[in-house]
Amino acid sequence: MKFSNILTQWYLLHKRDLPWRNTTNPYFIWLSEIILQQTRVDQGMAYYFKFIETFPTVQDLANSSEEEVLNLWQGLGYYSRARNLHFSAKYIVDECKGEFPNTYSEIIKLKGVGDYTASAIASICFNESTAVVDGNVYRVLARYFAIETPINSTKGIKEFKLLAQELIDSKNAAMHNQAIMEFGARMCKPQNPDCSICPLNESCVSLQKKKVKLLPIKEKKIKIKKRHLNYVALISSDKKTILKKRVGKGIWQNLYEFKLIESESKIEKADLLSDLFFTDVLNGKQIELTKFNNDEIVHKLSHQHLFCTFWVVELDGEMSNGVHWNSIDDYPVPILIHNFVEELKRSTIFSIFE
DNA sequence: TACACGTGGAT
DNA sequence: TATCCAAGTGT
Repeated sequence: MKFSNILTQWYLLHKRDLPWRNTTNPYFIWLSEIILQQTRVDQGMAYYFKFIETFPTVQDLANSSEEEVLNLWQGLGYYSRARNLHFSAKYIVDECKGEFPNTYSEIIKLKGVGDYTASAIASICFNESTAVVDGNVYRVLARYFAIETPINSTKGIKEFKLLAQELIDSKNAAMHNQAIMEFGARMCKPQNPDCSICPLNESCVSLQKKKVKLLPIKEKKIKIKKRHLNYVALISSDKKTILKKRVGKGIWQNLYEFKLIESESKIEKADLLSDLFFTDVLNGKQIELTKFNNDEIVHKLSHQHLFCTFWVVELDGEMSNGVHWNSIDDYPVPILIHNFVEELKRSTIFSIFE
């Protein structure tokens, strides 16, 4: 039997019943694909339900604000996905008369949609014969054909896309694409795949060569930068604080946070007090400065390890402007900030304001 | 083109 | 202060 037939037959028997598999509405498929980029099904599922409930149509999404979209996205990471999602929703409404583009070449024009996502939407919704190549597909093909070209090299990207396109069942593109991905996720999984029950085990080249464990090959690994962040959170007597929006490049773009002072290494109270912030912003006012966590909180991002200390400043007076501590939920914040807010609200520091 | 971009789970 | 990875994309 052909490669594609074996996969689709396996798929029909073993596929998970996932919510986005019961629709071909391109708006829903698009949402699910963006959410699932570099994200596990278990983690993305709740967000998918939130989004289709809050924004049932692309018009609803387009009519919302970026801040509202980021707020709903909070905790899922890679926030440019949310910004691009909102941008593209407006594009579809404004430039495409609200009609979702229905070919690969039109779909890939959407911000946040690359080769994989355009192929997925075009095939799943419109049965266009464009092969998806995601992490699962790289793994399945690299192992089955024992291909040692690094999957993240320019050569590898071209080679695997070409191979995937040759293998696709053009009359059955939607099912073929979903089958090979599901097969990679469940059968030909990264760690400890059970090749003894694999329907492709008689023809799998890397299994014959005992190289399953070595494939796929990925070129070099990234280096992790270390940073030390000191967040200074105010509490006024009327239980308000100040949030600042992160602008410019870098992590957490357009999300909110407290006053941030970055240092080369871990610093103590005296170092922090001597910082410009206190002469500049607080203008010599008497303040109480409390270190909230004694050990640095290690927050790990894909390219950085953040060593974080939170400081609390209890202000004597009230604050005319500022955000009430119970309204911080209205602002999109990094999960690091969210966790701190939740902990502080449960702490004794906070309770004296009640 | 190499690198930046989050978070959480598995090992 | 491990290490990898998970339905990738933008610059």
